[in-house]
Amino acid sequence: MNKDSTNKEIPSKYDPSIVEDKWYSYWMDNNYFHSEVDHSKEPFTIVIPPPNVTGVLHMGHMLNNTIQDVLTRRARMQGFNACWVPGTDHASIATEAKVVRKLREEGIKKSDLSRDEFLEHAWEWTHKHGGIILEQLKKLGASCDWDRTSFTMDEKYSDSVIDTFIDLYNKGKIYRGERMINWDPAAFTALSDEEVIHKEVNSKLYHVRYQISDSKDFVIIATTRPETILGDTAVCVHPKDERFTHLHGMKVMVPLVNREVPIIADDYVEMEFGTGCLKVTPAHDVNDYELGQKHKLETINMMNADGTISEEGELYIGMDRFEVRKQIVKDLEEAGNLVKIEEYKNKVGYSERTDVVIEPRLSLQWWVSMKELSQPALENVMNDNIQFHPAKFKNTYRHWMENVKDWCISRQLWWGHRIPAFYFGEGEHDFVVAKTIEEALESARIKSGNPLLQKSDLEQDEDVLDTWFSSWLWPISVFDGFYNKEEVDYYYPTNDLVTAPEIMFFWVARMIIAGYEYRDELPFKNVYYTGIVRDKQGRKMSKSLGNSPDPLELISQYGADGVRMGMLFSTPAGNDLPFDSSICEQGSKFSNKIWNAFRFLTMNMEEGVKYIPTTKIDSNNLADRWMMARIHQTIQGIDEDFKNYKLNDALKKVYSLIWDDFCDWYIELAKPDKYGDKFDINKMNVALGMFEQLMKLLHPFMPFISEEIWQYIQDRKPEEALCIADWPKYDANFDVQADIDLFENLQDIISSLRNIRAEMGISPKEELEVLIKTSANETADKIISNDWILKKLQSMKSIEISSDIKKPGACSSAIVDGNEIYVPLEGLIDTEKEIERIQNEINRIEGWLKGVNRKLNNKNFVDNAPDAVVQNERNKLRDGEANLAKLREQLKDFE
RNA sequence: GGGCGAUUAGCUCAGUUGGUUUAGAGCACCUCGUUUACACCGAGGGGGUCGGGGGUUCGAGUCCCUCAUCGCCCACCA
Repeated sequence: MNKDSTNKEIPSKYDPSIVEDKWYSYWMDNNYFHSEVDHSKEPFTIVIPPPNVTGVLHMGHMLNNTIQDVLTRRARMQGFNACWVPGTDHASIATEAKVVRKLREEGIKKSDLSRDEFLEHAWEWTHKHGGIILEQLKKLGASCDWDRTSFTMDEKYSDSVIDTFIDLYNKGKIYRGERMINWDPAAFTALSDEEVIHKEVNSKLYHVRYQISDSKDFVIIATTRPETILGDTAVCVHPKDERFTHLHGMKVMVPLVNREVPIIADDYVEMEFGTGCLKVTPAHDVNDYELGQKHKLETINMMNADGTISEEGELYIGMDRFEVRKQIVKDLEEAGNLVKIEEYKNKVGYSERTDVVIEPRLSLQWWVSMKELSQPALENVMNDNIQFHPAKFKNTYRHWMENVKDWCISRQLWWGHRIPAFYFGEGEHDFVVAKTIEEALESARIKSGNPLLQKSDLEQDEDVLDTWFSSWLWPISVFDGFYNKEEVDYYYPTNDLVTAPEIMFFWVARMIIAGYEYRDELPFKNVYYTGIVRDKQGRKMSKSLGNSPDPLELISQYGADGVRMGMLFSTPAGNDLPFDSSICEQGSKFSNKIWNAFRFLTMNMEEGVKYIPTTKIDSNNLADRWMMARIHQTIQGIDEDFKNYKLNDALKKVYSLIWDDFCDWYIELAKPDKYGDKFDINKMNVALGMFEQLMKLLHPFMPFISEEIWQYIQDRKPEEALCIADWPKYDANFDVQADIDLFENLQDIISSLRNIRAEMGISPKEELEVLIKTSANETADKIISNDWILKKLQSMKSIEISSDIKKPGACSSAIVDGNEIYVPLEGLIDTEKEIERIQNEINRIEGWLKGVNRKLNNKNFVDNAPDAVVQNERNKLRDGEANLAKLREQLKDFE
C-alpha cells in the first residue's frame, strides 16, 4: 500500500452505500461470477430456489440467498469452479391470479378472453414485473452467474417439461382418471394434496333427522356441512352397532329434497362419534366417495366449480355454498328436521394460494403414480447419500415418502405448460399424448383406426401442469440437461441446495425423484434447510400481516454486509430467525469497527513509503506469533464449521477474531510507543498482511467491505480481486499452543490489573508499581522476556517479575494462573474493599474445592473413574489449595 | 389422532461420544472512562438450582422413564 494513494480524510463512519454498488459493478464487469465447463477444475454448483417470476424480495429470500452466497463465495475462493444458477419460476396459480386481478381492475373478465388473448396479457405482465426480484438480489451481493438466468417457461425448459410428461406417460407413470380432488373454487382449479392447508376452525355440528321410509321413526345424522345434504345418496351405520341393526336394508328420506336413499352398513363409521349415523355424499367427500364406490351408490354432483349449487342439487340452485349452509339450516328447522346444533372444532382444508375453503370434488384429472418413482428418493436420503442439515428433517421426509400418494398434476389454468394430450373423441381412451399436433395426428389416426382424421378433429387438453411439475426438473433443466449432455454432465449433481423446509415435499422430494428418474443420480449432495423469518412476536413474516420490513430499505440503512451479517449471526440451520432490525445494527457496527481498524493503520503510514503486506511475522514478537496462531486456529475452526453447515458459528469465529483478538489486542500492541510516532514499516507490513488474511476469511460473509479494504491495502489487478482470491489454508506450524498459552497468561495479568483499577477507582492513566511473584523461575523468565506487552497496555512506574518476591505491605493483589500480582497502593488503598475482594475470591475457591473434595473423598470415584480424570481432580485440589493459601496469607496483612 | 423436535441468563443461542468451569457467547443491563482508529468505542461488573419429577452411574445440562408447556409435520371421525 502506498500512503500517497490513500485519502487522508477517510471518514470515521463507514458508508456502505458508496462502496457496495461500486464493487458489485466491478465484479460483474470482470465476469467473476460466470462459470463455464472447465474439466481442469472441480465444479461447485448451487441452483437457486427459483422465486416467483413476478414476486418481490422478502426476508425469507434474503436469508436464503445470503446463505447460498456465502457457500458460493467460499467455494469460489477455494478454487472450485463455482456456479450459482439464478432464475425464476412461472408460478402458475400465483401469477395467473395476479393477472386476473389486474385485468379485473381494468374491467376485463378472464372469461371474456380467449386463451391466447389471456396469455398475451400474462406475458406482458411477466415481462413488466419479471425479474425485479433478481435485480434486488444483486443489491444483497448475490454472486450468481447471471448469464445462466433461467425461467421455467423458457423454450428449452418448456420442452423438457413436456418431454418429461410424455416420457412418464409412455412409461405408464402418468395416467388420467376421475378421482376425488381438492377443488379451489376461487382459482377454479384442482390442487394437489400439498397445496391444501388444514386449519383448525370453530365449526358447528348439525344434528338432522331423516325420516325412515314406511315408518314413523327417524335416524339422526350429524354433519358439519349441511348443504351437502342435497347430494346425499345414502345413510351409513356401523354393522355392529346394535342401535341400528334393525335398520339394515331399509331406506330413509333425505329431508327437503325428499329423495329416498338406502341405509347401508360399513365399519368405516365410528360408533362413538356424533350419532353413530353418517350421511353419505359420494360426490363431495373423499370418504363418502369410497363408500359410494364400495356400495355402488349414486353420485350427485350438487356443486358448481365456483362453489354455488348446481342444477343437480335441485334446491338453492346458483346460491353460494356458505349462503346455502345458513339457509338450509333455517329450512330444516322449519321443517322440523333440525334436532340440535353443537359447537365443534374441526380441521378444514384451505387453498394454499387463495385461502378459500377447499371443496372435495369428483373430477377427471392427470396423475403421476408416485409409489415406485419415490423408492430411490427415499432410500438415498435415509442412507445419507443426500444429507439433510439439520438431519432431523429426515424423519419428516421419510414419513411423507412412505405414505406418498399419487400426484394430481393438472390445473384448470392457462398460465403454464399446457398438457400435451389431444382428444379425438368423447370416449375415455380417445386421446393421444404427443409433443406436436403433427405427431398427435399420426398417433390418433392409428389409435382411432380412422386414417381420415384431421388436425381440426383434434383438441388439445385445456389444462396446464402443476408448477412443481416443471420445478422438479430445475437442477437438470437449467443446464439444458435433457438435450445437451456436456453441461449437465459437468455441473450435475449440484452440491448444496438451500431452501425452506416448507417446500420439502413440493420441491425437494420431487427433485430427488426426478434426479433418479432422469439422471439416475442424486440432484444435490446436501440440503440446507433454513428457518422461517419471524417478527418479534414470533409470527411468520408475511405480506398480509404487513410485519415484514422492506429488504431494500434495510440494505440502504445498514448496508448489505450489515444485513447479511445480522441474519447469519443468529440462525443456525433449521432454526427460525426472530428478526429484529437490531441484529442488522450489530452488522453495521461490525462494519464500522473493521473500517476504523483499517483507517487507523492508514493514519499511521508515512508519506511516500511503499508498504508491502506480508505474512512473514517477526518471530521474536510474541504478539505476532499469537495473532498468527489465532488466525490459523480460526481457519481450522471455520473449515470444520462449514463442513457441518454451521455458518453462524463460522461467522462468530471470524467476528471474534477480528474484534476481540485483532482490534482489542493486536492493534493495541502494535501501536507505536510514543505519541505522534508512525508505525515501523515492518510492523505495518505485518499488520497489513494479517488484515489481508482477515478480509479473506470475512469475504464470504461480508463481501463488500472486505473487498473495499482489500483493494485499499494494495493496488490490485482485476485478477487479484478478493472475490477470487485463494481461501487461506490452515498451517499447523503457525498454530503453536505454547504461544497462545503464554499470551493468554499475559492477558489475564492485564485483566487483573484492570480489575484492580476498576474496583479501587484508579484511573487508567495512574502509573502503577507492579510486582509479579511467579510460581516458577521458568515462568518468570517467560514473562520478563515479554514484559513489553504488560507495559504497553498498563501505564506503570515499574515492574518486577520473579519467583522470589516479598509481598509489600499495603497493596492490592490478585492471583492469576498461579502467579501473584501485587500492586502497592500506599495511601490509595481502601482496606475494606481489598479485604472484601480477597474474601470473595477465597469464598469462590472454597466453594469450588468443596466439589473437588467431594469427588476425591468418594472411594467409588477414585476407584472407578479413569486415572486421568482422577489426576485432574487432584491437580485442581492442589492448585486450588495453593491459591487459597496465598490468599489467606494476603488477608493476614490486613488484620 | 399419529409422528418429530424443542424447553440452558431479560432476549437469541453454544454446550461434540456423560468427567479440566460450583454452565459459556452475543445482545440487553449496571458502573467507570473523550487513552495515538472506532462512543456504531474501551475497561470492569451483575445475572442461570440447565422446564417439573423420578431413574441409571463413582459422576448427568449431556443417557433412560414420566409429566408439563411450546413448535412443526402428517392424517378421511362426519
